[in-house]
Amino acid sequence: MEHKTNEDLWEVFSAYLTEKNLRRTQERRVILQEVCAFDGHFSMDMLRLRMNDTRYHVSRATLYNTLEVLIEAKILVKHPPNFNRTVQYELRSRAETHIHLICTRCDAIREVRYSSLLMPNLRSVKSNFAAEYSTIYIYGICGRCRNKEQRIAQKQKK
Amino acid sequence: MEHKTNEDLWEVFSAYLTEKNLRRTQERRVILQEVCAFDGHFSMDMLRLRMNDTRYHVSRATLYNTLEVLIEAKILVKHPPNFNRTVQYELRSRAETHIHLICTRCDAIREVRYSSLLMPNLRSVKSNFAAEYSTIYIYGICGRCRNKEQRIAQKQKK
DNA sequence: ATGTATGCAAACCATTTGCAATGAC
DNA sequence: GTCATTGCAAATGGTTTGCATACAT
Repeated sequence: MEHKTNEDLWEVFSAYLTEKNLRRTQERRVILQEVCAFDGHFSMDMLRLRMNDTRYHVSRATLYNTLEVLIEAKILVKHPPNFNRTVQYELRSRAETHIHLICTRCDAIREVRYSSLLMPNLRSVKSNFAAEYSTIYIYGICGRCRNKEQRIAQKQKK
Repeated sequence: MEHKTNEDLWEVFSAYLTEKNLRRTQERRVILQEVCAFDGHFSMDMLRLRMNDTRYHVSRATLYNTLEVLIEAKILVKHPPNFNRTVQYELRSRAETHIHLICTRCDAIREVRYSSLLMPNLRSVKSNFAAEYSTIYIYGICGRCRNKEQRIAQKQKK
């Protein structure tokens, strides 16, 4: 139950494709494989780079299209764009287990596991909303950027 | 303490501009006024429309520029882009009092006040992060879209 | 007088779209 | 053979940028 493997997910995806009368193409196979190789969030650019290392050439349009199908199949999740306007993707099985702390300065994403205390309260917040899928994002300034800014402020005082 | 008025905020903004050796232009005055007239979130497009109703013509570039200055002055807050890639703005004084429930289907934003129970737990989550500013977003599917989808699914079964 | 602000139009760039060619079934 | 899928190149659209002009100080 920990982590579904690449092969497990291909089986799930295959079943979905068959059910919907969609085709099991080589491209879809390879894309899922590379998606699974990420440990966490990834952007379209990161995926494109990784695809370049395989012997399969896959066009941009196909990448976008396939990720969309993976989302419909409930295998992937799409995070809202960051301030740089790029969308991040993540395996759904990972996404629901943590809160995202996103730095508005450097776009770094830190993940924090739900605290058991937080959970029940969120459940009440989410009544009549979502249920199918939701994730929590908290935007702010990470420790690193905060320190950097303080150092700069310090210098200016002198 | 409820809601700062337009005039209060112009005073704050003026002080900020003077401190930073920036200019108190007519455009900045009018933009702040129109920004204050929104009740909640607004997008650049909504602001552009509203500006059309005033007798001042203000260019796109100036709107973007001014909103950026208002953010630096800590009067405004910029929400991350939604799935349509448009950024939402909000008066900072409003933003920290609620959680945003954002529908990934229709982009509707529903606001929910922090529950007193949720707050202390969040404080611990946020340690070593932000503090200066943060807001909570929960993405999912709103009741309305959920119902619509269920109705469609129902029809297909028949 | 000085240099910040503005307006315009062009540039950016992640994502989407249209369409002819390909290939899974 | 049929129709979903792919690849390419062009389009989209919110936001940003460069630069000449205007104007607050």
